[in-house]
Amino acid sequence: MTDVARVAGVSHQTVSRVLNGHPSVRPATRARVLAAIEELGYRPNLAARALVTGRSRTLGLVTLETTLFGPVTTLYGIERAAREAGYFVSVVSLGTAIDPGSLEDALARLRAQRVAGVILIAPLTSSLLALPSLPIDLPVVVVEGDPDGAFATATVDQRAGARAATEHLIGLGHRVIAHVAGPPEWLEAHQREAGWRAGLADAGLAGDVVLVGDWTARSGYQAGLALAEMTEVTAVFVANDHMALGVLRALHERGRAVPEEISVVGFDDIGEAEYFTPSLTTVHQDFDELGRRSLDLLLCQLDSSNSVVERLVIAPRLIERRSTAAREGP
Amino acid sequence: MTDVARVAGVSHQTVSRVLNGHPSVRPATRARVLAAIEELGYRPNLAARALVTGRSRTLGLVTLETTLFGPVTTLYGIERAAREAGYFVSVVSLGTAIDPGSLEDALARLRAQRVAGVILIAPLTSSLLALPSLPIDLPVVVVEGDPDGAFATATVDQRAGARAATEHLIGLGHRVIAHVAGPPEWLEAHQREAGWRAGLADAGLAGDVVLVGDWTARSGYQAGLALAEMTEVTAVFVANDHMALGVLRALHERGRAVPEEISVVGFDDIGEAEYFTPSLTTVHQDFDELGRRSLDLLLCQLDSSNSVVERLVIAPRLIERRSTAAREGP
DNA sequence: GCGACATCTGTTAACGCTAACATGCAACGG
DNA sequence: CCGTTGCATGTTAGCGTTAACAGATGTCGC
Repeated sequence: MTDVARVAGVSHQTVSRVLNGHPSVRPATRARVLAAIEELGYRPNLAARALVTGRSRTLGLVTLETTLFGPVTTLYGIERAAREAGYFVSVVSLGTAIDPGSLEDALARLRAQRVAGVILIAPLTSSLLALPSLPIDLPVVVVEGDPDGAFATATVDQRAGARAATEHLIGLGHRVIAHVAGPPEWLEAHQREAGWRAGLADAGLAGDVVLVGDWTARSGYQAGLALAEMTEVTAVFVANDHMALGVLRALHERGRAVPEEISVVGFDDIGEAEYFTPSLTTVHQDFDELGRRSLDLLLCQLDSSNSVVERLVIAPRLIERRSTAAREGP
Repeated sequence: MTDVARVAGVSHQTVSRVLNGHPSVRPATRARVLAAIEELGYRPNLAARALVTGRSRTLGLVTLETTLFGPVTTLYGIERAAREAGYFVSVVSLGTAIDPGSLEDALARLRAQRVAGVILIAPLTSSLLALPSLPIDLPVVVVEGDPDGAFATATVDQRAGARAATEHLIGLGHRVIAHVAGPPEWLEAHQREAGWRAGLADAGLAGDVVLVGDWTARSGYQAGLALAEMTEVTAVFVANDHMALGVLRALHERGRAVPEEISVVGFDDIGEAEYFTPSLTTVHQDFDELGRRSLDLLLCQLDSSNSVVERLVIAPRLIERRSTAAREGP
């Protein structure tokens, strides 16, 4: 920086002013400084800047170590938005579960880095236990978690999506609609089941048949084998597309035609859903927008330093494909 | 730090020595300092440390913005290994392509952060154009790219995997083995095709039938429709599992039985592969190990500051399932 | 018992940047 | 024509840490 100042014939402070877009620099001076920066290939030292300002323009992103469609897509959405806003993203992945200890470790790491704020992708019920240990002195946005907590949140309205799926099936004349739920440690699993129940309750139908999976196709397959035996069931709402794939496979193996005998609806709209056999009716979530909006929430907290807890909800939408049809028979 | 020093009744430099494990600190003094640190909840300021040492204990991770199985799994593997080694990971995602401009931007960002080194997940042929613009003053490890370049690399042996898949089909008696390739902009697509060709050439067979997809199930479906018409083809090696799913769907629709009429092999061993209809024979890659090993390579460069370009290759392995069978008929 | 040496601890000066204040100079009004 | 104002720029200090050197204390040999 001193070198740049010397080349431009100004003081280092003027260079700093140019770098930070300070208004009171004469255009001619600014141009000379910029030329010197260019000539010397100067890049400001962010560590020094962070030291003196106390801000790092880095934000922490804590996520589960999962390749599941949702969290990964959200991660990229956040990274892109952060980059466009001039922030760096420091990622810390937790293991396969969120416990207070590992979450605290992750936050300690990020706090040591003096991150401006933290975005937490916390889709597990265990996050409800872990969240109280979150520091209140650091701006935090929780994505896909914390339904009642004290933090700003951004979520997709899982309940509404599940309800839409269920109502779609009811509209097709189905009366016995089973559910293949996600693992109970995932909040989304609960919310989707709740949406399914709400949809059924509105139509005066019973929510008796619930099978529990673990998001994998394998578990869906096992649920599908059980469903194939339940002749009264004419429709299934499956809590994610991967499990729906397993359900389709099992029903196919057992000679139960989809959608003629049983309708199947998934959740997520992964890229492959359109190419399942048959192509899958499912609920689409815009994870990319979720990422962008949750960054906005964090930046809003940083800018205004207001402590208003904002809750941002994004609406999912039903995608109708070939795995659902009107109920046949009486 | 000054506060800690005061509480412990020592100078701030002694605190620094305790923090950095300097040997010449009396155990009693060390204990007092540690107690003071604990009491005050002191956390060292990494920005200040980075400023004075010139090292940030952060490493940059540049990756494509993709939810594809491989890159994401590699990312987590690297993050976990970095965390265990006491490093932070700053992620920069490129768009959907690697061009010299965006790569240079990403590196400029990371260099501004004074990262210790960069790991680049660069599985595109365009990375061959972009890589020469990489800085040589920064330790770099390239994952899944740069077959002939000047950088340390960690890769899965795609050719060997493809060859194993092809030889498996040849061993089952197949003589006309088609290939559904990945998009030409991906290095892995070329390597897998090369492995297929090499396997065929060794057996004196022709590699005539190549269809090109884009990794998606949709493109696999279209390739599958074309394959269904080619009655001479009795086996297909598909360059990834998602496309293989599309192929299976198309063959099923057109009434071509798998594996009775046509055998299908995929690549990647995604979690769902076992639950395709029929379950998919495929080539398993250990992306997690890939991540760990590539971090090791980077740390090795940092420690020894040797400029020996290491190339680390991980062997994939064939997983036999139900989508392949011995050729029927004459 | 006194200098030489090892061991532990303290002092000072950076690292590169920004904030706060100080200065110089032009424009302006009375 | 001079004090006041406002703009552009320079000067100084300090962010929290480590490196380099300086000092204090104890230990040992002769």
